[in-house]
Amino acid sequence: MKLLVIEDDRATADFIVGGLNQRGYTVDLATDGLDGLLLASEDTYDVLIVDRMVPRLDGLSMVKTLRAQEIHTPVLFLSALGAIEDRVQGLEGGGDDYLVKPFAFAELHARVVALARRPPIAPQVVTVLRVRDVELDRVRRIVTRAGQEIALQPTELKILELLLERAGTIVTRTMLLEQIWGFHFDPKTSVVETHISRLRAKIDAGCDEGLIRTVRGAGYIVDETTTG
Amino acid sequence: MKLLVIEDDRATADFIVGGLNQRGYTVDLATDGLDGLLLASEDTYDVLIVDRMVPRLDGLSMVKTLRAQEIHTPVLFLSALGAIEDRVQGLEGGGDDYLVKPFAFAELHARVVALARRPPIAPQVVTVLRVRDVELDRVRRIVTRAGQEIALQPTELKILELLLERAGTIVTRTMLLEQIWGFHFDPKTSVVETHISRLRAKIDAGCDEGLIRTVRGAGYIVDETTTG
DNA sequence: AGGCGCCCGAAAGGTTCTCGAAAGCCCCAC
DNA sequence: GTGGGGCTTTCGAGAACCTTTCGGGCGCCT
Repeated sequence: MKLLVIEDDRATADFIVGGLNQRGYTVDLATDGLDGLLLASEDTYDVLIVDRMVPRLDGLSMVKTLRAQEIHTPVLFLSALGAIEDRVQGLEGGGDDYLVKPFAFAELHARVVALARRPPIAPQVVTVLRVRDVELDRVRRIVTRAGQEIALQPTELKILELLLERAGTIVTRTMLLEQIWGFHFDPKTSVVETHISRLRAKIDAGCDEGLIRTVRGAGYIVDETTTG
Repeated sequence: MKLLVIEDDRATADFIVGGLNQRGYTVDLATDGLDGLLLASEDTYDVLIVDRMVPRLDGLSMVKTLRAQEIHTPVLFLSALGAIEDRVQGLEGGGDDYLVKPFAFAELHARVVALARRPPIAPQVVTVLRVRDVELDRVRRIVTRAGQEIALQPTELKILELLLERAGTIVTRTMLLEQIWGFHFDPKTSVVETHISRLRAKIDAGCDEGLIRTVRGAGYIVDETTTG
Protein backbone atom coordinates (compact mmCIF):
# COMPACT_ATOMS: atom_id res chain seq x y z
CA MET A 1 0.00 0.00 0.00
CA LYS A 2 1.43 3.31 -1.10
CA LEU A 3 0.30 6.68 0.14
CA LEU A 4 1.04 10.30 -0.65
CA VAL A 5 0.87 12.98 2.00
CA ILE A 6 0.67 16.62 0.96
CA GLU A 7 1.27 18.74 4.01
CA ASP A 8 3.48 21.74 4.59
CA ASP A 9 3.46 21.88 8.35
CA ARG A 10 6.49 20.03 9.53
CA ALA A 11 5.14 18.71 12.82
CA THR A 12 1.92 17.44 11.30
CA ALA A 13 3.75 15.85 8.41
CA ASP A 14 6.14 14.08 10.75
CA PHE A 15 3.26 12.82 12.82
CA ILE A 16 1.36 11.44 9.85
CA VAL A 17 4.26 10.03 7.90
CA GLY A 18 5.85 8.57 11.03
CA GLY A 19 2.68 6.92 12.14
CA LEU A 20 1.96 5.46 8.72
CA ASN A 21 5.50 4.21 8.36
CA GLN A 22 5.17 2.45 11.68
CA ARG A 23 2.10 0.78 10.29
CA GLY A 24 4.16 -0.47 7.39
CA TYR A 25 2.95 1.79 4.62
CA THR A 26 5.20 3.28 2.00
CA VAL A 27 4.64 6.99 2.26
CA ASP A 28 5.75 9.83 0.06
CA LEU A 29 5.65 13.40 1.27
CA ALA A 30 5.13 16.58 -0.71
CA THR A 31 5.32 19.92 1.04
CA ASP A 32 3.38 21.92 -1.50
CA GLY A 33 0.57 21.47 -3.96
CA LEU A 34 2.60 21.51 -7.15
CA ASP A 35 5.02 18.84 -6.01
CA GLY A 36 2.07 16.86 -4.80
CA LEU A 37 0.30 17.17 -8.12
CA LEU A 38 3.34 15.98 -10.02
CA LEU A 39 3.72 12.94 -7.79
CA ALA A 40 0.03 12.12 -7.75
CA SER A 41 -0.09 12.36 -11.52
CA GLU A 42 1.91 9.18 -11.65
CA ASP A 43 -1.27 7.47 -10.48
CA THR A 44 0.52 4.92 -8.36
CA TYR A 45 -0.96 5.79 -4.97
CA ASP A 46 -3.75 4.07 -3.14
CA VAL A 47 -4.81 7.11 -1.18
CA LEU A 48 -3.84 10.76 -1.08
CA ILE A 49 -3.85 12.65 2.20
CA VAL A 50 -4.12 16.29 1.33
CA ASP A 51 -3.99 19.40 3.44
CA ARG A 52 -6.42 22.02 2.15
CA MET A 53 -4.00 24.83 2.74
CA VAL A 54 -0.59 24.27 1.21
CA PRO A 55 1.74 26.62 -0.66
CA ARG A 56 1.88 27.11 -4.43
CA LEU A 57 -1.34 25.21 -5.21
CA ASP A 58 -4.12 24.66 -2.72
CA GLY A 59 -5.27 21.15 -2.03
CA LEU A 60 -8.71 21.46 -3.54
CA SER A 61 -7.47 22.84 -6.83
CA MET A 62 -4.84 20.18 -6.92
CA VAL A 63 -7.41 17.44 -6.66
CA LYS A 64 -9.61 19.07 -9.28
CA THR A 65 -6.70 19.15 -11.68
CA LEU A 66 -6.00 15.54 -10.90
CA ARG A 67 -9.59 14.52 -11.61
CA ALA A 68 -9.41 16.35 -14.92
CA GLN A 69 -6.53 14.05 -15.76
CA GLU A 70 -8.82 11.09 -15.15
CA ILE A 71 -6.97 10.14 -12.01
CA HIS A 72 -9.41 9.02 -9.34
CA THR A 73 -7.22 8.14 -6.42
CA PRO A 74 -9.30 8.50 -3.25
CA VAL A 75 -8.49 11.61 -1.26
CA LEU A 76 -8.61 12.32 2.44
CA PHE A 77 -8.65 16.05 3.04
CA LEU A 78 -7.12 17.61 6.11
CA SER A 79 -8.03 21.03 7.28
CA ALA A 80 -7.96 23.31 10.24
CA LEU A 81 -11.17 24.82 8.93
CA GLY A 82 -14.15 23.36 10.67
CA ALA A 83 -16.74 25.45 8.89
CA ILE A 84 -19.35 23.53 7.02
CA GLU A 85 -18.79 25.19 3.69
CA ASP A 86 -15.25 24.01 3.50
CA ARG A 87 -16.17 20.48 4.28
CA VAL A 88 -18.83 20.32 1.63
CA GLN A 89 -16.65 21.92 -0.99
CA GLY A 90 -13.94 19.42 -0.31
CA LEU A 91 -16.24 16.51 -0.84
CA GLU A 92 -17.80 17.96 -3.96
CA GLY A 93 -14.39 18.49 -5.44
CA GLY A 94 -14.00 14.77 -5.82
CA GLY A 95 -12.51 14.12 -2.43
CA ASP A 96 -13.77 11.18 -0.52
CA ASP A 97 -13.44 12.01 3.12
CA TYR A 98 -12.62 14.83 5.41
CA LEU A 99 -10.74 15.20 8.66
CA VAL A 100 -10.52 18.31 10.79
CA LYS A 101 -7.32 19.16 12.60
CA PRO A 102 -6.36 18.36 15.21
CA PHE A 103 -7.16 14.69 14.87
CA ALA A 104 -6.12 11.43 16.46
CA PHE A 105 -3.91 9.23 14.38
CA ALA A 106 -6.22 6.30 14.92
CA GLU A 107 -8.96 8.26 13.28
CA LEU A 108 -6.85 9.13 10.30
CA HIS A 109 -5.76 5.55 9.90
CA ALA A 110 -9.31 4.26 10.01
CA ARG A 111 -10.33 6.67 7.29
CA VAL A 112 -7.37 5.77 5.13
CA VAL A 113 -8.17 2.09 5.36
CA ALA A 114 -11.80 2.76 4.53
CA LEU A 115 -10.82 4.77 1.48
CA ALA A 116 -8.22 2.34 0.29
CA ARG A 117 -10.54 -0.59 -0.07
CA ARG A 118 -12.96 1.08 -2.38
CA PRO A 119 -13.37 0.31 -6.05
CA PRO A 120 -12.13 0.27 -8.77
CA ILE A 121 -9.21 -1.55 -7.28
CA ALA A 122 -10.25 -3.59 -4.27
CA PRO A 123 -7.01 -4.76 -2.74
CA GLN A 124 -8.25 -7.37 -0.34
CA VAL A 125 -6.46 -7.20 2.94
CA VAL A 126 -4.60 -10.42 3.29
CA THR A 127 -2.67 -10.81 6.46
CA VAL A 128 -0.61 -13.82 5.50
CA LEU A 129 1.04 -14.25 2.14
CA ARG A 130 1.88 -17.83 1.26
CA VAL A 131 3.95 -18.94 -1.70
CA ARG A 132 5.52 -22.38 -1.87
CA ASP A 133 7.06 -22.98 1.54
CA VAL A 134 7.34 -19.31 2.39
CA GLU A 135 4.96 -17.44 4.66
CA LEU A 136 4.89 -13.74 5.38
CA ASP A 137 2.71 -12.47 8.21
CA ARG A 138 1.98 -8.85 7.41
CA VAL A 139 0.63 -8.09 10.83
CA ARG A 140 3.36 -9.57 12.93
CA ARG A 141 6.06 -8.84 10.37
CA ILE A 142 7.39 -12.33 10.58
CA VAL A 143 8.66 -14.50 7.75
CA THR A 144 9.02 -18.25 7.83
CA ARG A 145 10.34 -20.72 5.30
CA ALA A 146 9.54 -24.38 5.77
CA GLY A 147 8.27 -23.46 9.21
CA GLN A 148 11.53 -21.88 10.22
CA GLU A 149 11.42 -18.26 11.27
CA ILE A 150 13.67 -15.89 9.38
CA ALA A 151 14.64 -12.48 10.72
CA LEU A 152 14.50 -9.81 8.04
CA GLN A 153 15.22 -6.12 8.05
CA PRO A 154 12.36 -3.74 7.34
CA THR A 155 13.46 -3.00 3.79
CA GLU A 156 14.07 -6.64 2.99
CA LEU A 157 10.64 -7.48 4.31
CA LYS A 158 8.99 -4.87 2.14
CA ILE A 159 10.76 -6.22 -0.92
CA LEU A 160 9.71 -9.76 -0.17
CA GLU A 161 6.17 -8.59 0.47
CA LEU A 162 6.03 -6.98 -2.94
CA LEU A 163 7.51 -10.02 -4.65
CA LEU A 164 5.07 -12.38 -2.97
CA GLU A 165 2.10 -10.16 -3.74
CA ARG A 166 3.05 -10.31 -7.38
CA ALA A 167 4.18 -13.92 -7.30
CA GLY A 168 4.21 -15.39 -10.77
CA THR A 169 4.79 -12.05 -12.41
CA ILE A 170 7.92 -10.05 -12.90
CA VAL A 171 8.64 -7.20 -10.53
CA THR A 172 10.79 -4.65 -12.29
CA ARG A 173 13.58 -2.69 -10.76
CA THR A 174 11.57 0.46 -11.40
CA MET A 175 8.62 -0.92 -9.48
CA LEU A 176 10.85 -1.69 -6.56
CA LEU A 177 12.43 1.75 -6.60
CA GLU A 178 9.01 3.38 -6.61
CA GLN A 179 7.22 1.17 -4.15
CA ILE A 180 9.98 0.63 -1.63
CA TRP A 181 12.15 3.69 -1.88
CA GLY A 182 9.76 6.20 -3.34
CA PHE A 183 12.30 7.05 -6.03
CA HIS A 184 10.76 8.34 -9.20
CA PHE A 185 14.06 8.26 -11.04
CA ASP A 186 16.98 5.92 -11.46
CA PRO A 187 19.48 6.49 -8.68
CA LYS A 188 22.13 4.77 -10.79
CA THR A 189 23.33 2.75 -7.87
CA SER A 190 22.97 -0.86 -6.93
CA VAL A 191 20.65 -0.33 -3.98
CA VAL A 192 18.17 -2.80 -5.30
CA GLU A 193 20.72 -5.48 -5.98
CA THR A 194 22.26 -4.94 -2.58
CA HIS A 195 19.04 -5.64 -0.79
CA ILE A 196 18.02 -8.48 -3.07
CA SER A 197 21.35 -10.04 -2.33
CA ARG A 198 20.95 -9.75 1.41
CA LEU A 199 17.41 -10.99 1.17
CA ARG A 200 18.49 -14.03 -0.81
CA ALA A 201 21.28 -14.81 1.59
CA LYS A 202 18.77 -15.02 4.41
CA ILE A 203 15.81 -16.60 2.72
CA ASP A 204 17.71 -19.22 0.78
CA ALA A 205 20.00 -20.29 3.60
CA GLY A 206 19.81 -24.04 3.92
CA CYS A 207 17.54 -24.48 0.91
CA ASP A 208 18.19 -26.32 -2.31
CA GLU A 209 16.42 -23.94 -4.56
CA GLY A 210 16.50 -20.15 -4.67
CA LEU A 211 13.20 -18.37 -4.10
CA ILE A 212 13.86 -15.28 -6.15
CA ARG A 213 14.75 -15.72 -9.78
CA THR A 214 16.49 -12.99 -11.76
CA VAL A 215 15.11 -12.05 -15.14
CA ARG A 216 17.91 -10.37 -16.98
CA GLY A 217 17.13 -6.90 -18.19
CA ALA A 218 13.71 -7.00 -16.56
CA GLY A 219 13.64 -7.60 -12.86
CA TYR A 220 12.84 -10.35 -10.40
CA ILE A 221 10.18 -13.00 -10.05
CA VAL A 222 9.03 -15.47 -7.46
CA ASP A 223 7.61 -18.52 -9.20
CA GLU A 224 4.51 -19.98 -7.66
CA THR A 225 5.68 -23.53 -8.17
CA THR A 226 9.14 -25.00 -8.01
CA THR A 227 10.73 -25.65 -11.34
CA GLY A 228 12.30 -28.79 -10.02
CA MET B 1 -33.13 -0.20 7.09
CA LYS B 2 -34.05 1.01 10.54
CA LEU B 3 -32.34 3.87 12.30
CA LEU B 4 -32.53 5.48 15.70
CA VAL B 5 -31.77 9.13 16.22
CA ILE B 6 -31.07 10.41 19.71
CA GLU B 7 -31.14 14.18 19.64
CA ASP B 8 -32.75 16.73 21.92
CA ASP B 9 -32.46 19.82 19.78
CA ARG B 10 -35.72 20.08 17.89
CA ALA B 11 -34.36 21.75 14.75
CA THR B 12 -31.49 19.32 14.34
CA ALA B 13 -33.72 16.34 14.96
CA ASP B 14 -36.20 17.51 12.35
CA PHE B 15 -33.41 18.06 9.90
CA ILE B 16 -31.99 14.59 10.34
CA VAL B 17 -35.21 12.63 10.66
CA GLY B 18 -36.83 14.50 7.80
CA GLY B 19 -33.90 13.94 5.50
CA LEU B 20 -33.61 10.26 6.32
CA ASN B 21 -37.35 9.74 5.91
CA GLN B 22 -37.19 11.28 2.47
CA ARG B 23 -34.59 8.75 1.53
CA GLY B 24 -36.82 5.93 2.55
CA TYR B 25 -35.42 4.98 5.92
CA THR B 26 -37.46 4.00 8.91
CA VAL B 27 -36.37 6.40 11.61
CA ASP B 28 -37.17 6.47 15.31
CA LEU B 29 -36.45 9.48 17.44
CA ALA B 30 -35.56 9.70 21.08
CA THR B 31 -35.07 13.08 22.71
CA ASP B 32 -33.00 11.96 25.65
CA GLY B 33 -30.45 9.33 26.55
CA LEU B 34 -32.67 7.12 28.68
CA ASP B 35 -35.39 6.84 26.09
CA GLY B 36 -32.74 6.16 23.53
CA LEU B 37 -31.18 3.46 25.63
CA LEU B 38 -34.49 1.71 26.10
CA LEU B 39 -35.22 1.77 22.39
CA ALA B 40 -31.72 0.73 21.38
CA SER B 41 -31.79 -2.13 23.85
CA GLU B 42 -34.25 -3.85 21.55
CA ASP B 43 -31.28 -4.39 19.24
CA THR B 44 -33.31 -3.94 16.09
CA TYR B 45 -31.57 -0.96 14.59
CA ASP B 46 -28.99 -0.91 11.86
CA VAL B 47 -27.34 2.30 12.98
CA LEU B 48 -27.70 4.69 15.89
CA ILE B 49 -27.20 8.40 15.41
CA VAL B 50 -26.38 9.79 18.81
CA ASP B 51 -25.87 13.32 20.02
CA ARG B 52 -23.13 13.46 22.63
CA MET B 53 -25.01 15.94 24.76
CA VAL B 54 -28.54 14.90 25.55
CA PRO B 55 -30.60 15.13 28.74
CA ARG B 56 -30.90 12.45 31.41
CA LEU B 57 -28.10 10.22 30.10
CA ASP B 58 -25.31 11.48 27.88
CA GLY B 59 -24.66 9.81 24.57
CA LEU B 60 -21.35 8.27 25.44
CA SER B 61 -22.57 6.66 28.65
CA MET B 62 -25.59 5.41 26.81
CA VAL B 63 -23.48 3.62 24.25
CA LYS B 64 -21.24 2.18 26.93
CA THR B 65 -24.25 0.78 28.71
CA LEU B 66 -25.45 -0.63 25.44
CA ARG B 67 -22.15 -2.34 24.76
CA ALA B 68 -22.21 -3.83 28.21
CA GLN B 69 -25.48 -5.44 27.17
CA GLU B 70 -23.67 -7.06 24.25
CA ILE B 71 -25.41 -4.84 21.76
CA HIS B 72 -23.01 -3.69 19.10
CA THR B 73 -25.12 -1.63 16.76
CA PRO B 74 -22.83 0.80 14.94
CA VAL B 75 -22.99 4.33 16.27
CA LEU B 76 -22.53 7.66 14.58
CA PHE B 77 -21.84 10.31 17.19
CA LEU B 78 -22.89 13.88 16.69
CA SER B 79 -21.36 16.69 18.62
CA ALA B 80 -20.83 20.39 18.66
CA LEU B 81 -17.56 19.72 20.37
CA GLY B 82 -14.75 19.82 17.92
CA ALA B 83 -12.12 19.17 20.52
CA ILE B 84 -10.03 16.18 19.77
CA GLU B 85 -10.37 14.53 23.13
CA ASP B 86 -14.08 14.27 22.68
CA ARG B 87 -13.70 12.67 19.33
CA VAL B 88 -11.26 10.11 20.57
CA GLN B 89 -13.30 9.28 23.62
CA GLY B 90 -16.31 8.78 21.45
CA LEU B 91 -14.54 6.27 19.26
CA GLU B 92 -13.02 4.44 22.18
CA GLY B 93 -16.40 4.21 23.82
CA GLY B 94 -17.53 1.81 21.16
CA GLY B 95 -18.83 4.31 18.64
CA ASP B 96 -17.90 3.80 15.08
CA ASP B 97 -17.81 7.21 13.56
CA TYR B 98 -17.99 10.84 14.46
CA LEU B 99 -19.53 13.91 12.95
CA VAL B 100 -19.06 17.47 14.13
CA LYS B 101 -21.91 19.91 13.99
CA PRO B 102 -22.76 21.70 11.84
CA PHE B 103 -22.67 19.16 9.04
CA ALA B 104 -24.11 18.70 5.59
CA PHE B 105 -26.85 16.12 5.29
CA ALA B 106 -25.01 14.40 2.46
CA GLU B 107 -22.14 13.84 4.80
CA LEU B 108 -24.29 12.31 7.48
CA HIS B 109 -25.99 10.09 4.97
CA ALA B 110 -22.70 8.84 3.57
CA ARG B 111 -21.49 7.94 7.05
CA VAL B 112 -24.69 6.15 7.92
CA VAL B 113 -24.51 4.06 4.78
CA ALA B 114 -20.91 3.20 5.50
CA LEU B 115 -21.70 2.14 9.05
CA ALA B 116 -24.72 0.11 8.05
CA ARG B 117 -22.80 -2.19 5.79
CA ARG B 118 -20.02 -2.74 8.26
CA PRO B 119 -19.97 -6.24 9.65
CA PRO B 120 -20.79 -6.14 13.34
CA ILE B 121 -17.82 -6.67 15.58
CA ALA B 122 -18.44 -7.86 19.10
CA PRO B 123 -15.48 -6.97 21.28
CA GLN B 124 -16.36 -8.70 24.49
CA VAL B 125 -15.31 -7.21 27.75
CA VAL B 126 -12.46 -9.10 29.31
CA THR B 127 -11.42 -8.38 32.84
CA VAL B 128 -8.35 -10.58 32.96
CA LEU B 129 -5.83 -10.57 30.16
CA ARG B 130 -3.79 -13.73 29.87
CA VAL B 131 -0.87 -14.21 27.51
CA ARG B 132 1.72 -16.92 27.97
CA ASP B 133 2.58 -16.91 31.67
CA VAL B 134 1.47 -13.35 32.22
CA GLU B 135 -1.82 -12.27 33.75
CA LEU B 136 -3.19 -8.79 34.07
CA ASP B 137 -6.28 -8.16 36.16
CA ARG B 138 -7.84 -5.02 34.78
CA VAL B 139 -10.14 -4.54 37.71
CA ARG B 140 -7.70 -5.09 40.53
CA ARG B 141 -4.80 -3.62 38.61
CA ILE B 142 -2.55 -6.52 39.42
CA VAL B 143 0.00 -8.23 37.24
CA THR B 144 1.52 -11.66 37.73
CA ARG B 145 4.08 -13.62 35.78
CA ALA B 146 4.38 -17.33 36.37
CA GLY B 147 2.14 -16.86 39.39
CA GLN B 148 4.45 -14.29 40.90
CA GLU B 149 3.01 -10.86 41.52
CA ILE B 150 4.83 -7.95 39.95
CA ALA B 151 4.46 -4.39 41.16
CA LEU B 152 4.09 -1.92 38.31
CA GLN B 153 3.65 1.80 38.06
CA PRO B 154 0.36 3.07 36.67
CA THR B 155 1.92 4.09 33.38
CA GLU B 156 3.77 0.82 33.01
CA LEU B 157 0.60 -1.08 33.68
CA LYS B 158 -1.28 0.86 31.04
CA ILE B 159 1.40 0.07 28.52
CA LEU B 160 1.33 -3.59 29.36
CA GLU B 161 -2.43 -3.61 29.18
CA LEU B 162 -2.35 -2.20 25.69
CA LEU B 163 0.32 -4.65 24.59
CA LEU B 164 -1.59 -7.62 25.97
CA GLU B 165 -4.86 -6.49 24.45
CA ARG B 166 -3.16 -6.44 21.10
CA ALA B 167 -1.03 -9.50 21.74
CA GLY B 168 0.15 -10.99 18.49
CA THR B 169 0.00 -7.67 16.70
CA ILE B 170 2.33 -4.73 16.68
CA VAL B 171 1.60 -1.78 18.89
CA THR B 172 3.19 1.23 17.29
CA ARG B 173 4.89 4.03 19.08
CA THR B 174 2.20 6.34 17.76
CA MET B 175 -0.51 4.15 19.26
CA LEU B 176 1.22 4.25 22.60
CA LEU B 177 1.61 8.01 22.50
CA GLU B 178 -2.07 8.40 21.73
CA GLN B 179 -3.49 5.81 24.05
CA ILE B 180 -1.27 6.30 27.07
CA TRP B 181 -0.18 9.89 26.89
CA GLY B 182 -2.89 11.44 24.77
CA PHE B 183 -0.28 12.97 22.50
CA HIS B 184 -1.48 13.60 18.99
CA PHE B 185 1.92 14.64 17.78
CA ASP B 186 5.44 13.34 18.00
CA PRO B 187 7.06 14.66 21.18
CA LYS B 188 10.49 13.76 19.80
CA THR B 189 11.66 12.47 23.14
CA SER B 190 12.28 9.00 24.44
CA VAL B 191 9.35 8.79 26.83
CA VAL B 192 8.14 5.60 25.30
CA GLU B 193 11.50 3.89 25.40
CA THR B 194 12.03 4.98 28.96
CA HIS B 195 8.88 3.35 30.18
CA ILE B 196 9.28 0.26 28.05
CA SER B 197 12.72 -0.11 29.52
CA ARG B 198 11.44 0.14 33.08
CA LEU B 199 8.59 -2.20 32.30
CA ARG B 200 10.92 -4.78 30.84
CA ALA B 201 13.25 -4.60 33.78
CA LYS B 202 10.40 -5.56 36.06
CA ILE B 203 8.48 -8.03 33.95
CA ASP B 204 11.47 -9.93 32.64
CA ALA B 205 13.34 -10.14 35.92
CA GLY B 206 14.28 -13.73 36.54
CA CYS B 207 12.94 -14.96 33.21
CA ASP B 208 14.76 -16.58 30.35
CA GLU B 209 12.86 -14.92 27.57
CA GLY B 210 11.78 -11.33 27.18
CA LEU B 211 8.06 -10.71 26.96
CA ILE B 212 8.13 -7.62 24.82
CA ARG B 213 9.80 -7.80 21.46
CA THR B 214 10.74 -4.59 19.68
CA VAL B 215 10.06 -4.26 16.00
CA ARG B 216 12.46 -1.73 14.59
CA GLY B 217 10.87 1.21 12.90
CA ALA B 218 7.43 0.09 14.00
CA GLY B 219 6.90 -0.48 17.68
CA TYR B 220 6.53 -3.35 20.10
CA ILE B 221 4.81 -6.70 20.14
CA VAL B 222 4.00 -9.40 22.63
CA ASP B 223 3.95 -12.73 20.86
CA GLU B 224 1.27 -15.14 21.93
CA THR B 225 3.59 -18.10 21.88
CA THR B 226 7.22 -18.35 22.80
CA THR B 227 9.58 -18.68 19.88
CA GLY B 228 11.72 -21.13 21.76
C1' DA C 1 2.76 23.56 56.99
C1' DG C 2 6.65 21.04 56.36
C1' DG C 3 9.04 16.94 55.19
C1' DC C 4 9.29 12.73 52.80
C1' DG C 5 8.96 9.59 49.14
C1' DC C 6 7.17 8.14 44.85
C1' DC C 7 6.40 8.67 39.99
C1' DC C 8 7.14 10.62 35.82
C1' DG C 9 9.47 12.87 31.95
C1' DA C 10 13.65 15.24 30.18
C1' DA C 11 18.25 14.60 29.07
C1' DA C 12 22.52 12.43 28.19
C1' DG C 13 25.37 8.74 26.87
C1' DG C 14 26.06 4.33 25.12
C1' DT C 15 24.90 0.50 22.15
C1' DT C 16 23.10 -1.90 18.39
C1' DC C 17 21.11 -1.97 14.01
C1' DT C 18 20.31 -0.47 9.31
C1' DC C 19 21.10 1.22 4.93
C1' DG C 20 23.25 2.71 0.85
C1' DA C 21 27.66 3.75 -1.53
C1' DA C 22 31.57 1.78 -3.43
C1' DA C 23 34.55 -1.63 -5.17
C1' DG C 24 35.55 -5.88 -7.17
C1' DC C 25 34.12 -10.33 -8.90
C1' DC C 26 31.16 -13.28 -11.56
C1' DC C 27 28.59 -14.71 -15.30
C1' DC C 28 25.77 -14.45 -19.24
C1' DA C 29 25.18 -12.91 -24.08
C1' DC C 30 26.91 -11.96 -28.09
C1' DG D 1 36.92 -13.08 -25.65
C1' DT D 2 34.82 -9.12 -24.33
C1' DG D 3 31.50 -6.03 -22.54
C1' DG D 4 27.90 -5.08 -19.63
C1' DG D 5 24.71 -6.24 -16.31
C1' DG D 6 24.20 -8.54 -12.08
C1' DC D 7 26.01 -10.22 -7.52
C1' DT D 8 28.28 -9.87 -3.21
C1' DT D 9 30.89 -7.94 0.54
C1' DT D 10 32.65 -4.33 3.15
C1' DC D 11 32.38 -0.16 5.61
C1' DG D 12 31.04 4.25 7.57
C1' DA D 13 27.41 7.37 8.79
C1' DG D 14 23.40 7.86 10.85
C1' DA D 15 19.21 6.34 12.93
C1' DA D 16 16.80 3.85 16.31
C1' DC D 17 16.74 2.12 20.53
C1' DC D 18 18.18 1.20 25.49
C1' DT D 19 19.51 2.55 29.97
C1' DT D 20 20.54 5.47 33.72
C1' DT D 21 20.45 9.65 36.06
C1' DC D 22 18.45 13.71 37.70
C1' DG D 23 15.11 17.03 39.15
C1' DG D 24 10.42 18.66 39.52
C1' DG D 25 5.75 17.81 40.91
C1' DC D 26 2.47 15.65 43.51
C1' DG D 27 0.40 13.26 47.23
C1' DC D 28 0.74 11.53 51.81
C1' DC D 29 2.06 11.41 56.41
C1' DT D 30 3.41 13.76 60.42
